Amino acid sequence: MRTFVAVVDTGQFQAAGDRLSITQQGVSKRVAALERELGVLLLVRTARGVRLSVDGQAFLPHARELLRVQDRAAASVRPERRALRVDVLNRRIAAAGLLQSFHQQHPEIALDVLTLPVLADGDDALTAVRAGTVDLTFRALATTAGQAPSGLRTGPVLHERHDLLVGPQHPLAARDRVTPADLAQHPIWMFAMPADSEPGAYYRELAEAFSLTIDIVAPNFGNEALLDELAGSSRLATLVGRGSRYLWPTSYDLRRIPVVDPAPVFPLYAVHVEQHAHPDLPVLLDYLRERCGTDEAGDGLWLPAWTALNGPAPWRA
Amino acid sequence: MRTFVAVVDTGQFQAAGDRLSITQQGVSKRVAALERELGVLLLVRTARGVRLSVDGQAFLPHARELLRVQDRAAASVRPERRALRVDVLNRRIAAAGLLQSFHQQHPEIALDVLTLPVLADGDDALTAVRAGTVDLTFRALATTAGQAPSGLRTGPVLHERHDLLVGPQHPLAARDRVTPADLAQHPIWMFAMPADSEPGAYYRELAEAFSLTIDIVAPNFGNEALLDELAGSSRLATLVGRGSRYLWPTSYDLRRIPVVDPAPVFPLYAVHVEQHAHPDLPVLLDYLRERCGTDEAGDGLWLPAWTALNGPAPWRA
DNA sequence: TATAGGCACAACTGTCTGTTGTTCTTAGAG
DNA sequence: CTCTAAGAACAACAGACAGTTGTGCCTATA
Repeated sequence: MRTFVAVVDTGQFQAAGDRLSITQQGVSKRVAALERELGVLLLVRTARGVRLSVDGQAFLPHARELLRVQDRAAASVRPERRALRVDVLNRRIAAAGLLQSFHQQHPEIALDVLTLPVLADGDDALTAVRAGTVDLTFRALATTAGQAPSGLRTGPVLHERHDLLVGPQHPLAARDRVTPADLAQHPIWMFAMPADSEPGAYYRELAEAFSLTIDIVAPNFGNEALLDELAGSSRLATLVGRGSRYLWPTSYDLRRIPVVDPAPVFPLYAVHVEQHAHPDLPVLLDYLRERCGTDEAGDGLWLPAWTALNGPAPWRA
Repeated sequence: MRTFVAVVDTGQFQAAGDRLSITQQGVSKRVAALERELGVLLLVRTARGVRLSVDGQAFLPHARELLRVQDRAAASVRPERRALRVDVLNRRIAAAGLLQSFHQQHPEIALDVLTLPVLADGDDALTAVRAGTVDLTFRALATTAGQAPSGLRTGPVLHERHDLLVGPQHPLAARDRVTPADLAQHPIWMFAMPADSEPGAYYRELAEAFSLTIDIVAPNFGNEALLDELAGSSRLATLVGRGSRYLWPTSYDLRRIPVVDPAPVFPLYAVHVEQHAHPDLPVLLDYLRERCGTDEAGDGLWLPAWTALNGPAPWRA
């Protein structure tokens, strides 16, 4: 591909060979191999060089695009000058949506979105942030009770509210809102999560606070299977983040019902290094701070005891 | 790349090898080579298979994108099921803009836009259309006097009007419109074009009809150089299609002045095969017919004598 | 008609890729 | 705690492949 593009750019095999530091015959072989593989003639050989055939002209922009993608791919793992890397835990949650709108507002910033696995020890992503291989991650700061992990900086991003997700036959399906107390009589299905992970600790404490029955879905066949189960069940319900994005067929007729009085919120913090940060990180942090400011104060919210903050607080070390 | 993606998809080297019909050791070597080339660890080897490293997770979407682009590139030259290929003569002219809006309206149709060189014999693109390597091209139908070339089908697309392009010091710079008669006293610069090509015949006849002085710009340093010359000159002017797209620095202060009474129009026809056409071609033809219908009738227009049609006519064989 | 620019073919060589055979590590069972 | 089996890496080797040198052919231009 690169050879073909070089030939097109220079207009002749010899010059392309000089640019690529191979001989003219080598170029000839490479182009011939590409043409044989594709089964078409890409270049029309003339007495004074070479010009594109019809197929070559159609192929050329695709070849250039391929080289661009290849360069971007290589750049994505080069330590210096790689794209900004952000861990969103899970592409369905609100943080992913936040990052998506950030990308729309700043399309010029190259962004790689990761979902690092939640391991039992919980600090896998934090280790990556410390090591400098990830620039920012989102945490609930359970284990550190609102304090920044050592060597890292943190700031509140949002208080994620919850919806109850139920099928049309569920007893609460017609409600326009429910309270945590209402949920005490209905089993809540959730996927298994490590007990000492932040979400694990959060939902365990939520269940204790309101005497909820949380059933672990096993085996875990994925979200699609869970949604399918919910659609046909008159008993099953699950909790989802308000900002999370789930899609289901319209025939499922699932309902999202806000949970209020109090509204359990999942506190999401951005965690990142302070020194030697990625040059684009400050832009993202500014964006998050701005969005964070619009989050209302903590009236009628429920947060677990280990959360140090009961409302948005200033960013701090 | 393909091997790396296969490993990620299957979760283990052996299964990836089976899918690619090579041994587990071969997969191991390929991935190791990729990692060595990139200088990072992409996959974390575990006792029960393999999982993505942080770098691997950032790299994966780029790798998938690369494979997609590669498949598209290969598909662009596969005779069956390739993208719709349209020759627009020149990316600056109105036909290119027309095709761009077609693409915006039908983003689902894969489109390859070509600019086949205008050769002296003039029918190079027509040959490609007959051969089936190009699906549609735009012509003025000079040589055939409005008749469809044998075996091909044709229809009017638009009557392209002209603007006079001049710098701020040109005598006509302040006019809001000019007539062809006005131009008789001012030299018109144009690039050399083959005398028996359709644009060549068109502008020769236009010059004769209104006693214009057409100077050939030589040597041809490209459009940028021409625009630069125009900007500083009090004598030079050129004719450009109304729908053509030229960009210049604001400091040039060039003006586009409509040419009217009569308005010389360049008649553009779509030429394509009738039988065994590309499945997407009818969609493009429908789009062109629709746009064509909005073109006003031929009052105050000038067309060369060899143009059989003096206004839009129905599409015909 | 002579010349020179430019590409393809042929023969050869060194590297590289993929294979077989084997070892090392580790999760899970007994 | 030990055994077993799954799964990846290492080593040695054979075949393929890419790139080099040398040469011939074609054609635009003088």
